[in-house]
Amino acid sequence: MKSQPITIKDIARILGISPSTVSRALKDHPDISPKTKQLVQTFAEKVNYRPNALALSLRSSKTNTIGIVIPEIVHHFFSSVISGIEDVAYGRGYNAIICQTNENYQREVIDLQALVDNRVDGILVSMSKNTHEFTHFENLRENGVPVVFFDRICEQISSDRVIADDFEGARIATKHLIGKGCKKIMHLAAPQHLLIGKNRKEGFTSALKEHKLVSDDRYIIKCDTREAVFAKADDIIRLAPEIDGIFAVNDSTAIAAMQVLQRNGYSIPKDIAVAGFGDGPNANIAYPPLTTVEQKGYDIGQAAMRLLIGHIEGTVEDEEFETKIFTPELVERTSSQLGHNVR
Amino acid sequence: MKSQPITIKDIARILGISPSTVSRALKDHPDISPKTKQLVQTFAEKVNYRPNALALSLRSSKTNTIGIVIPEIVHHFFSSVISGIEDVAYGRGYNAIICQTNENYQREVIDLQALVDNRVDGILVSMSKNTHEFTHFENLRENGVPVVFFDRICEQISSDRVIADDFEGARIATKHLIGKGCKKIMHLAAPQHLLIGKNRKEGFTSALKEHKLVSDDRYIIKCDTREAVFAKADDIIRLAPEIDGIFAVNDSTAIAAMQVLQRNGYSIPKDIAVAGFGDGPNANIAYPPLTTVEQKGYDIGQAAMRLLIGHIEGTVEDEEFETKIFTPELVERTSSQLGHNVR
DNA sequence: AACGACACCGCAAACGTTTGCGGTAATTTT
DNA sequence: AAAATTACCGCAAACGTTTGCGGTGTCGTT
Repeated sequence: MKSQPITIKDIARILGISPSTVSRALKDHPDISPKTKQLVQTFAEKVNYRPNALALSLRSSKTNTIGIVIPEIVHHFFSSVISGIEDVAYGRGYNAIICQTNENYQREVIDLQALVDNRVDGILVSMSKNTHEFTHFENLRENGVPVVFFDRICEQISSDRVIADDFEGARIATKHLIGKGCKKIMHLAAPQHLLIGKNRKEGFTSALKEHKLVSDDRYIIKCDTREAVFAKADDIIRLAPEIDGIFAVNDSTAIAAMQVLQRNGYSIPKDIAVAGFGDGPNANIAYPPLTTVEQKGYDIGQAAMRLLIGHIEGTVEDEEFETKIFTPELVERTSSQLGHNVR
Repeated sequence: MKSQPITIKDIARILGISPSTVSRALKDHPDISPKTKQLVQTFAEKVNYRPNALALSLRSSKTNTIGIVIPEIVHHFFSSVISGIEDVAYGRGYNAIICQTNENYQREVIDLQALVDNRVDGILVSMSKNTHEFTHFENLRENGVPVVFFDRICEQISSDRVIADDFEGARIATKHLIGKGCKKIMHLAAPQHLLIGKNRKEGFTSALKEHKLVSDDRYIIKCDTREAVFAKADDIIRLAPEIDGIFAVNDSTAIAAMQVLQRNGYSIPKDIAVAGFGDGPNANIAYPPLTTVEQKGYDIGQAAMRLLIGHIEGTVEDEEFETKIFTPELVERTSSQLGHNVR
């Protein structure tokens, strides 16, 4: 059954008319007589004619396809973003080509080139951690391809951007802990050369200052993975008697910290309240359920795609760039109810 | 800077030669003189010429693009599969267009049509739950598009298939519990009209029979989400004194069960050993870390893509289909060490 | 009877490539 | 010196569409 799909030429040949007439008949062009239209349309229907998107794209230089370049797909945040992009794209008639760089600069360069070669109408990109050269991004502009950066933006390239407000998210979470009565809060921080590490820590300290609480450097511990928590467990336990709250840079770190504390006789949230920063669906699984700020990956994806469409379809000035900031939302659960017992 | 990318025609015009010569010079055709080759190649290099993939595809009817149709992207298993597909695809020079059906039959139909319209070289699909009509799959065969089903396969369509062996996975997990000394094991089961529910339950009972253990229907409880566990908490607690093990149809159910038991004074795994079935990275987060069987999404994706390439590149007979079965692997952690204390 | 108006349709070029074939000039062979 | 070979290059068609323009035929109008 391996037959080539039927073309306008085929229809023209079979019906004994010209391809131009078929083409026009199919789109109700006034130059075509009602009979011919009827003939062509019913026949096309019968043989299930579908226009060749490649030919259309080549002629119109419009592919109705966009490219997504992303460090990792297996990551709750990024897959949420993709999902948001996909849904908007689908609604507007766009397809999405997805490229995963695996945090590899070389692959990022090659992926972008492939997308340009395929004449995508626009590109959404979240930079690899190992990208420190930006000419491949500049080339996009020279090729006239609209780009929107999200999450891992490129500060050296002026373009549309959609980001999560890590500073504000951390600030909100910390203020929440303070509101629950915490006076001495520990922060489990990510490396400060990473933007999220820096911004979330600054959001934390900002909230402390705002409430005139001392920010003790001893309370800031560098650990941002489950394993790191176990490695620094002694440090945490040593300080545990002094503190009444923990704000962790991500959920798995927060959860690990809760477990370390629980194994050492502390009760969460009775003795120590805990809040995390959303990196997935773990928060609900934890015991007790973890209060955390949720980064709205789906919304970010939707917003990025909408901005991109704005540029593609020319409803936005070319050199007029926008930065959309999404403030994470606090999801209050049990882990932060200082003083409360959990059954 | 919105300039169209340079074409072979442009080069020909600028250099005062014909497009054919440029084309041949670029691919070292013997008919072209060394000087002209040199001229063309260095010039093409200078202006950063890149062939238009659309034009190439149209002419060769080969797009080097494959389509992926998937129910949900935000799901650890599926995003792992995509990642596996992506990595193989990248290595073989293919791009991937991803379509998310959101378990919607209509969208599945439309997505498939769009992929065919774009002349993808092949399609990887995992069916929506709400698909009970299969003509859209049959149409693919008529259009000569190779298809490989993975995970949610379509039994009515003969094709390549890549699946996880749910029966065997459940059997392995149950046998593991039995090996740890469990005699009376509870099963938290998914609805039996779903394949995974049916297969995993049967794997469970098969292991019991093999070891001549009674399979008590009272021990099979229908609940497959965290919420369902809490809803049926009373039933579980009532039976808890009798049992010494639990095999849950997925990890979040297993974890919820552990928490319910712990809150009622039971110690895991001292009193009751627990095993789950892998649906994500939750198992490590749990307390105690959960013994579970891991479905190898990444491997499944790789295998599916390799099978598809086999058909696309014609190294496999057209009507010769293969079914690849991936047996999940037990990952032994603390939750199943019956009788042991956790610190 | 001649003219304009209108309805309907096809030619050909274009999008960017590749490639069979033919053509010209230079070189080698007799 | 004529013929045969070789080296090199361009024409044109093709992939499947769309679209400006021109062409034919049938009217109706003076």
